[in-house]
Amino acid sequence: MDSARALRVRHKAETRELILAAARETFVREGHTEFTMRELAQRLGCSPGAIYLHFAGKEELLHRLVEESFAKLLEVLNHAPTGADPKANLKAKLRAYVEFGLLYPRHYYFAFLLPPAARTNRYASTPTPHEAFDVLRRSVGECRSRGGMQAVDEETASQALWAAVHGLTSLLIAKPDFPWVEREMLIETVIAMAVDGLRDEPAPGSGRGVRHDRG
Amino acid sequence: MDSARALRVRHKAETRELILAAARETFVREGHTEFTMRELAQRLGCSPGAIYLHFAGKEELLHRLVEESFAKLLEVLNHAPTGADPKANLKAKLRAYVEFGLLYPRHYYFAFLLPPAARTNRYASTPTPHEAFDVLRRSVGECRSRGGMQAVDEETASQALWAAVHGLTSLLIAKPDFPWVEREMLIETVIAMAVDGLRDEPAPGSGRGVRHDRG
Amino acid sequence: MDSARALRVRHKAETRELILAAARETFVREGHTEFTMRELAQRLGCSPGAIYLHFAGKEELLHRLVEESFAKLLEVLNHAPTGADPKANLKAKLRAYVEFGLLYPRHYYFAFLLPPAARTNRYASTPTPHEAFDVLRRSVGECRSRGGMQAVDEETASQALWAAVHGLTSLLIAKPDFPWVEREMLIETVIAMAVDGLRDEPAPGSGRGVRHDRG
Amino acid sequence: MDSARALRVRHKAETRELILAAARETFVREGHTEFTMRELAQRLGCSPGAIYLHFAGKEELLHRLVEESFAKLLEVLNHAPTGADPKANLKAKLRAYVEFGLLYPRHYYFAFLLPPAARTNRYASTPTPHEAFDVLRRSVGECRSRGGMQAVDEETASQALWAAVHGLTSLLIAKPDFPWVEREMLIETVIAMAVDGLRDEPAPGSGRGVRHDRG
DNA sequence: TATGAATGAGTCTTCATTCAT
DNA sequence: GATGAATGAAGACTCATTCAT
Repeated sequence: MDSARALRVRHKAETRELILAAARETFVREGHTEFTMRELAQRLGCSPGAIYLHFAGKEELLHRLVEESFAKLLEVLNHAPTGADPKANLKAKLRAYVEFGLLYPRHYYFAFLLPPAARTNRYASTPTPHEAFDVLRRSVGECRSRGGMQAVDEETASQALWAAVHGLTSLLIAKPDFPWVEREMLIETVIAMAVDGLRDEPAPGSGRGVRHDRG
Repeated sequence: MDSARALRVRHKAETRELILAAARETFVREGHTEFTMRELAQRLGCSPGAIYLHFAGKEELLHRLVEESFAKLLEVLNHAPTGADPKANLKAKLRAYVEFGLLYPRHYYFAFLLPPAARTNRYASTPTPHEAFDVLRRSVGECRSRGGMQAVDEETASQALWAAVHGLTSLLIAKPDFPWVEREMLIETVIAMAVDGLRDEPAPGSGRGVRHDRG
Repeated sequence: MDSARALRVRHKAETRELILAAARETFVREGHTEFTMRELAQRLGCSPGAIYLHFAGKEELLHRLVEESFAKLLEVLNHAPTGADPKANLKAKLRAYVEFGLLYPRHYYFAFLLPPAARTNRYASTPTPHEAFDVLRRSVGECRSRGGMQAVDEETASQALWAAVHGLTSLLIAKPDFPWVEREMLIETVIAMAVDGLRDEPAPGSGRGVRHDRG
Repeated sequence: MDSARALRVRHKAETRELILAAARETFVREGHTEFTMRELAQRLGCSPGAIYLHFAGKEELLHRLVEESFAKLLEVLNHAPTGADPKANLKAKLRAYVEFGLLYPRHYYFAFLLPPAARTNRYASTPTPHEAFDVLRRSVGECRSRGGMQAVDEETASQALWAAVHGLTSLLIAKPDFPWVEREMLIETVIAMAVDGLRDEPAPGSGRGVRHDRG
């Protein structure tokens, strides 16, 4: 009885995974607007109703998908190559971030570009990018404690860096037709720009903190 | 007759503006999946058919929204304060860019966050950010010719700067609940980071252009 | 005052004619399903509402159109070439009937192919093909009184002839893609068949009136 | 399992038939302009969406209706009583044709009165009356080879006969209120007229093939 | 007499979801 | 657990008609 139940449970979990995998595929292929339960069922070779035995509805399904996206981003950031140089490590993480977005543009879109209201909020543990951001901040922290980059406080620096890589990633996703320069070079430039721009010595006459007079 | 007609024309133009404003609001609040003509009509207090007297359909409506956004951004960039120092001018433009996004988040959303598929492509003159970007590039060009910043070519530098300010703007819009540091400081930091990060002398040991080894 | 009123009336009548002409054109081009008041107004270069000053609505407009069709058919039948030979006269009328249908297929369709319920019946003097049929019957009457063709009574013969020409006309209209034989010859054959088939002497062994046994 | 599935299949087929029957009724009663899926659903006592479980859309529904009509006509023609006399056989087929139309006016309407534009053309195997016509032509062929009726070639004669019976059938259907003579006699007369009108010897002075002079 | 903006009811169709089997 | 027919509400859009001007 106990083992039977365990089996069931395992079976159920596997089915969930199967559905999620198909959903991810459909979602990534069709985008969030075109994602329909019917089509998902068809791809799975089951009836529409069957999905409801495993997920409360479309909303939960999508929620899990976003959750997964964040988890994957976190994983990618954590597995970025690490060495002795904290600045190099930070750059590796920033690059991993961009590459994640380019590899999974739909997930990225759903996670970072959708306005808050458009996403579901019926599910308690709304996934957030906090954990991924924390990885970034820790990396910034190491740079500051061991490698300069002390001109700006850790939190501000981290948010600025996030802005830079997010901007690059989202523009490349949202404006695929823009005449971008060679992609690798652009990524490299943005990351270098961001990290170097935060180093200790301000550029001569950079006027950091001195705001231009505006009307 | 002439004045009556002018009135009519004005009236019609005003109605168009009214509809566009409501559409922008509805759209940004609900996201483009949920944006419906019915709801828009309800918000406007008119019948669904009435909208079709002013716009060919949902598609044109959305198209005009994007168009307007780009036009407004261009205007804002062109009116950023200008002085003798090219670098200060560039920073002023970057700041104007961010402030535009924060002041008109709905316009900004339309212009830069909408995935390409969601925007129409039946309308000949698809609006693009090219003109706005050109303003930025010209400003970068002046910095390069008169004020250093020659390490990176003009086009690449401009795109990198765009990425930085866009990232900041879009994150502030899309993630209003994130615990951001003080907004003014963050903006200042990102702009300084971006412009300083592109100055001529690389940071000592910055390894610019040397890619970290990745698996 | 009197002349002014006459002018008005004349003006009004002319406008009616203008509208009817445009309606006929639109109707014939687009067919009854696609005929819209908006399009008609556009073709007339006036507002939709203007039409309602002259006709009660779409229904009346269409009604007048059908009326006109019947009138035209009647006219065509009455103007068919007439000579001394009553049988030749009859044939000329039958031919005129077919040619009318082929020249104005949409009118013919509306008049003879639409199921009764689909046509309006809100207008008292619903137009009918009676008058046109009467012309046919009179021609048959002359054949009978002066030229044989007495085997079948006048009414029955007339209805049978009508069936023949209507069948030909409507098939040519409704099945334009059918591999018809040369049109002129077919028309000639059908008319000859019909008129000859009604002459006095039955074909040898034709068994007229002897019904084949059916289950 | 097998039987259950067979039942299901049968159930589904039955539902399709139910829908088709209601559709035919609605369509013929309302005319194809007014035929709406909503009304059909209401008549069936189901939701509009339910119809789409059985038919791809309005277009397919209409297509199947026409298809059915042709199939039924073909069946009726093939089952007309056959004897030794080819002319009698031909007449039996002509009579079967008319009777089919009168028995199933809705089917007939679909098959022969619908203008081509109203019928779909998205469905590959557009149904045609060719097969039914072939049955007629074969019967004519037998008359010619074995029983006179050689004055007109087979194809032309067949088309002329078709015109006669179609004209009769469609008039009786489309103009039920016309003061027709006794129906049986009319049918008999038309068929006799048609077949006799095609016999070998032209009526004296019939002038077959000599066209009346027209302006 | 004419306009043209607006309406309201209607069109086909799709979809997430339910429920008897 | 799973099916698949069915629902009900909603989607974009159209059109005859009206009415203030």
